[in-house]
Amino acid sequence: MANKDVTDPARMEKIVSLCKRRGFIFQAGEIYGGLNGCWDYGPLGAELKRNLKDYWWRKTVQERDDVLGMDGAILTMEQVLVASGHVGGFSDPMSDCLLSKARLRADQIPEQDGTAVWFTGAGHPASNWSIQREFAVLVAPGKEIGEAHKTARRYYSEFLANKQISPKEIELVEDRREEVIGTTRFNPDNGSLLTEPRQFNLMLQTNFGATGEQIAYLRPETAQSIFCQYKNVLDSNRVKLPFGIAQMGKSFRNEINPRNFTFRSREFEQMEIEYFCHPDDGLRLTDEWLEERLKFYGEIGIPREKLHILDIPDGERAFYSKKTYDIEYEFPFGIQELEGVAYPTDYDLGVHEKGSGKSQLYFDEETKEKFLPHVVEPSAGCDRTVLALICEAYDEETLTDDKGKDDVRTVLRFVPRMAPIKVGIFPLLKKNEEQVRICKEIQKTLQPWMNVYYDDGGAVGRRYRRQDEVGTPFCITVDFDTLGEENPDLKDTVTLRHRDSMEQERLPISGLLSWLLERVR
RNA sequence: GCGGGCGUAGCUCAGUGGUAGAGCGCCACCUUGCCAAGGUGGAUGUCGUGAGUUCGAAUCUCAUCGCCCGCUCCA
Repeated sequence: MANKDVTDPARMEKIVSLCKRRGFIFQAGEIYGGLNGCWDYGPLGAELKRNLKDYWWRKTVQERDDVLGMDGAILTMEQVLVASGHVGGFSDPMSDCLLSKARLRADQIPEQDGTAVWFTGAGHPASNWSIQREFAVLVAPGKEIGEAHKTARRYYSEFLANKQISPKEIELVEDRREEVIGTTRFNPDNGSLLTEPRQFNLMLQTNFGATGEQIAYLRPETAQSIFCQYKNVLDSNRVKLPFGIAQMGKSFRNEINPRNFTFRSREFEQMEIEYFCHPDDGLRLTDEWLEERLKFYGEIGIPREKLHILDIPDGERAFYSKKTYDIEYEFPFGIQELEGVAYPTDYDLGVHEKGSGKSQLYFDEETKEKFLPHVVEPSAGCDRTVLALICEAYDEETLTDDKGKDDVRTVLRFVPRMAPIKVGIFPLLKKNEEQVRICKEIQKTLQPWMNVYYDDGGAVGRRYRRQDEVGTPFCITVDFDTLGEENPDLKDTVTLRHRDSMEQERLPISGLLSWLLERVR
């Protein structure tokens, strides 16, 4: 997949700024310096995210007969995650080579014998620069000790690289020799000392019980509670295969390296479906779900041509998955995954059947067949999709006024159904009591149906631009015509201004609600 | 986790050892008959945090936290 990854860091910076300035997304714990990999949604961000989640739930659960919702616990039993393979699945001890920075599996390093030569530091003979860090090199039996000095010079020279000193000029302060047998603390490739092994476990753990002796994990994905409750859902809801269980909610991963704004966070929200089916239908349904999901992205304003579908080839998929599509979006920081549509067959039900000792078989009344259902898993990242919505919506437009002066208009072009605020309501003149009164009336009428925003600050043009910047698709202005001052025919009509075209039209107040509802749902 | 860059007002940034600033934004009032007009007044910072050096630190040193870029990782 030749990723013609085009990145635009300047654009991304502007988006991050706008998110903070207008209250979409803040860094968690910012006043204390910030918590790495965690983000808070401000008022507008919360509305946007809610719109996305509500639409996903509506389309996935409420408007389908074959998908049911659930909402599982975040705290997860250890046994569940042992069975699923998450415990132990990624907790390998890793060591880094101090010289080459290579990362090695500590438990796969072959045993070595030889002489370990320890150095306590290095300096430059003609200056007072010195480095006190400890370093060591393993010299195999029968080899020259001088090799160790060469390697150590290379190691210390890196610290002095910015001082323009060549490795030869470095004087090792002190060395100490130690005979070792069966050590695994050195890189077999170059003899360099390795860092102490560190566990890399991607799950967050917590303790509870009176003395905190009991272990639980914050779930690393929402899927496991669906698998564990699949039988209960089946037994309590009179459903037949194929059917799905959908869940939205928080998941947690101890990401080594959170990056790219909210894209890779330690705490994030998922929107997952497990679609249970007969083994014969799995591959076909995987393709059908892919299409279904692509349609969804179109409906929330992410155009098909900005999405890339990766058909993950054999050997690169998780071992239990028979088919995996990644749906990727062109973020300003590169083409990155929004959603995976996978076909993990009966892997999860199988491991939980084994782990719990409880049968997970399905009995088909019609065919009299008993089998372990397969599952198709469309798993979307909610926060990633919110970020994609913002990135996709962000636009800067150069306008030229009557005097020929250029002006940049910043607009978030959300599709109306995703927009945090659906309509702004302004009196043309805030000192006109009648206009203000009518505005408040309109606000009251619309508020039970959608998020509206009343504004009377500054000139009306400024209010339009303020709403452009947060993506409000429509603005209503109550003016002198509304009062019927010039032309009685225009009494009780308002100006409706469109965000994208900046065009205006006149609508009767009585028709506003239905006109808007048609466009914002 | 490694390497590099950066952290000063809500935002963008200037300020390199001697009284913390600008533009934009924000708030109030005036003005304003439809696209960031104008006027007047105003608020906002332990200069990311903590130590150290110094008579004196936004500025120098160290540590730490966070952000960005490149690696690495992403079961």
